Amino acid sequence: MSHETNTSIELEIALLIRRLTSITTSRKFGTLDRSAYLLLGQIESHGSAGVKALAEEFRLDISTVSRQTSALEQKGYVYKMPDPEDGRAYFYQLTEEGRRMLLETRAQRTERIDELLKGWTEDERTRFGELLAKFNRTYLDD
Amino acid sequence: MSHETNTSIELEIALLIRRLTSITTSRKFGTLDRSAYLLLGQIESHGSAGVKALAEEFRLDISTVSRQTSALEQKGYVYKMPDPEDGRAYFYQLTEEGRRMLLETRAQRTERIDELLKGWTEDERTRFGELLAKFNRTYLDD
DNA sequence: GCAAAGTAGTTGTATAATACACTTAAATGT
DNA sequence: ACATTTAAGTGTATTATACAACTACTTTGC
Repeated sequence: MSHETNTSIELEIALLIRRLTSITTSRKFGTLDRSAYLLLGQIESHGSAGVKALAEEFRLDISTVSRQTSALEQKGYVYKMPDPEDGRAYFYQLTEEGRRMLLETRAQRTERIDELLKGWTEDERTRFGELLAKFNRTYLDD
Repeated sequence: MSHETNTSIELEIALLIRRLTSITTSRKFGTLDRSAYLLLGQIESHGSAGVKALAEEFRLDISTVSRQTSALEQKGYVYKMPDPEDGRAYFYQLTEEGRRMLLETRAQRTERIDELLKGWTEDERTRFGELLAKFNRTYLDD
């Protein structure tokens, strides 16, 4: 396999993360911050979950997710139900407000992508989406 | 243009930034941290530059870059030359050690990409590199 | 069936990356 | 020549994160 291709990908990835941080920090990129957006999206698509499952999904420390979910609960976007089978555990579920915020943010973020990619062909956008998805699901047991 | 495609790209980008943060934080991703790596790379490829130019390139606040370059200077990876035409300004240049670290980190990071993408076809990797480059250069005057 | 080990979650503390507001010194414009 | 602008640096705050210690519960091994 071509080493130059991978050197180029490596550089573009370093730039991408800088660029995405900059775009998403400017806070015009949706009402919810990134962690909140991902957590609510995960709960929406995979059903209610505890801190541990969420932390594993996003490869974050449990303590980090614990604080993030607390913040979401504080804001009324999720609520916490004790796990009937395990007295230590909880499930977080979306509130109506949480679902509303999720959809609103998703719409705002998609609109931003629309603007960014307006000069791209349909084929480029489709391919980009596919390759990003493939990359995100390419795991390495580290 | 397809809205679903963009919704999907939007989600994958949110996931990607989380995933990249996780990969690059584990610190097995090269000796230099991301900001140092990008700054040294920029100075290498575009020649010596001042804080302002670097901040613009990476869309960071000048204060942020000022601290980052100070840290690089501290570690002996760059040195600072006064701009002969402007008594307020400086140019940062790579030291030999800085260049060495840059190349070493680039090699380490590329190797990591090699591992991650080892199941991909040559065509997929080429296309991914191209689309990432295109995305990174797709600007929006925000 | 109980003690030891393990586990889910929380909280304390530390660090890194960032922005914004302010300061300083030099350059530029009128 | 004085006011305005600009390059860089510094003070301070915020956010996202990890690791370590702790609490309360569960599971396991004898």
